[in-house]
Amino acid sequence: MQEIELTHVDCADCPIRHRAVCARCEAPELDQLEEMKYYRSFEAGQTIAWTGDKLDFVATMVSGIATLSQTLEDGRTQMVGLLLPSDFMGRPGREVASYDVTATTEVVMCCFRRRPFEELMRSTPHIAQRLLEMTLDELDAAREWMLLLGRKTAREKIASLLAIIARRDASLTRGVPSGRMEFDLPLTREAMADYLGLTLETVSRQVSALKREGVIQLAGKRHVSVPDFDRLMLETGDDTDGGMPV
Amino acid sequence: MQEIELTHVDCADCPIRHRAVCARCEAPELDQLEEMKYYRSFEAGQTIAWTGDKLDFVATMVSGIATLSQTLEDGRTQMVGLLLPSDFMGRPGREVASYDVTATTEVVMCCFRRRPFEELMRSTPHIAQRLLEMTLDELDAAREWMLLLGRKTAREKIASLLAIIARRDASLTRGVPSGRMEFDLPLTREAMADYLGLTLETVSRQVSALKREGVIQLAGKRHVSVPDFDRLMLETGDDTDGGMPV
DNA sequence: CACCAATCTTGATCTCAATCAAGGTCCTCC
DNA sequence: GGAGGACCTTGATTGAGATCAAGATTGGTG
Repeated sequence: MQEIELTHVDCADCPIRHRAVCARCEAPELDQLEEMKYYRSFEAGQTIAWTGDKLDFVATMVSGIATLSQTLEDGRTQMVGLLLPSDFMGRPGREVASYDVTATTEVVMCCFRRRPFEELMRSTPHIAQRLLEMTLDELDAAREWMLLLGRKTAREKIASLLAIIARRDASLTRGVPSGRMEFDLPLTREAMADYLGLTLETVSRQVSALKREGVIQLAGKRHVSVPDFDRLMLETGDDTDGGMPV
Repeated sequence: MQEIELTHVDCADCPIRHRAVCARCEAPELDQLEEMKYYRSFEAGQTIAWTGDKLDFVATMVSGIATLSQTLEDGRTQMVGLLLPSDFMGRPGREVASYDVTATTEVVMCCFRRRPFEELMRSTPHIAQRLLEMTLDELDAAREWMLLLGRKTAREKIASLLAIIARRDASLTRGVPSGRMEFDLPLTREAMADYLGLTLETVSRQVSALKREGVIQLAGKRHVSVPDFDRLMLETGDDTDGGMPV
């Protein structure tokens, strides 16, 4: 876990901080955030924190993918969070990691030391408000995920995961997801299984089935293309009309 | 959904507002909250809001139990939240309910109209901070629940639910859970099934099994007594040492 | 290029919980 | 007290996904 040199980037160069922490880019406390931040990178497979580790920083994801997971006594593990670029990591007011945090690809994070960040939060209300909004969004995502874990079939779970990744991927670049979409799966079959509460064999079988039936196409093991996003959505079991809450 | 007359109660009489909204009881904005609040009651089985309904208030639970749940197209439903006394309901900044909210017992809520509450939140930072804390706690609970849904066996799910209710029940009255505990199950077998991602038959069978083996005793269908809380915890599959995050 | 390890696929079998079905208990209301 | 309905239990059977077990594909390395 090496630290990267402290760099100053202005707002245009730092969409992360803008999206994740600073709801109003022109706010004066930005300068303080700017001075406080530093970068860290982690390599693929590296553990960023174990449950119970002391964490002296909070951070936003700049690039790469990390996962939060929990484990039972006997080793069964369940992923409980997926950190993609612009997501926030760490809990103000808690010194200790509640989950295992693992980089699944190379990861760069924009970090803020916990103490000064918390003080800043106390003195500048809209940072707390922004964090509240983000936390509420995470809670919504967690609840959607609970519906998936509790009530969806293996096939629906796979389709849902593909749709989530495709949608998230598209939202960072293009607009509304529809028609043909392509993306790289950022997760191994095993990580997908941990996400979905399945075994890796079942994941493999269901992915093969969706491929066989033409719902998706595969180039290599990881590059997915979806000829028709709506067709994929049909497989998720979700309400067709509703879509994401705003 | 009838409104109850607007009552003034002082801080000692209103543990809910104190616990849920006002982290520091002596804060001056309390008076504003006090003036703004009103009570509503719902009868057992009544739907408080359907997904998509406009909700013009936020509220804290005073008494009773309510559930948040989500449903797939074909009717499969999963509970995604359980509201017990002192819990907060409603999302500042969102007009529309994201989940079906149902009273499972008679429920009394202490409500605040959304607009004035949001304005108060904007002007008094520590309300936002308190809400952030509560939301982060909910997120932790949701993630624990995800581990349960994704990776626990039916038996472990039942034991976990009983432990959660017992613990929560105890925390409002006595201190640390241990030894003999007694409580009433506030949920039907069907609601338990929706909580745990099981069918009601499986819930019934597993409850019977735990009873047969002496892990719990039943008086009627709903009154549970746990002769030894640690014995019950053994059945949950959780780490024995860790316990709840602080 | 050949080797090795990691990752993924596929097949055979088993198991836990779902499903289908029948009764039982308790409570309320006439 | 008896009828009706909500809620719960238990049994028999089925089925989706787990488990066990080979192999196949991929990519990196000497």
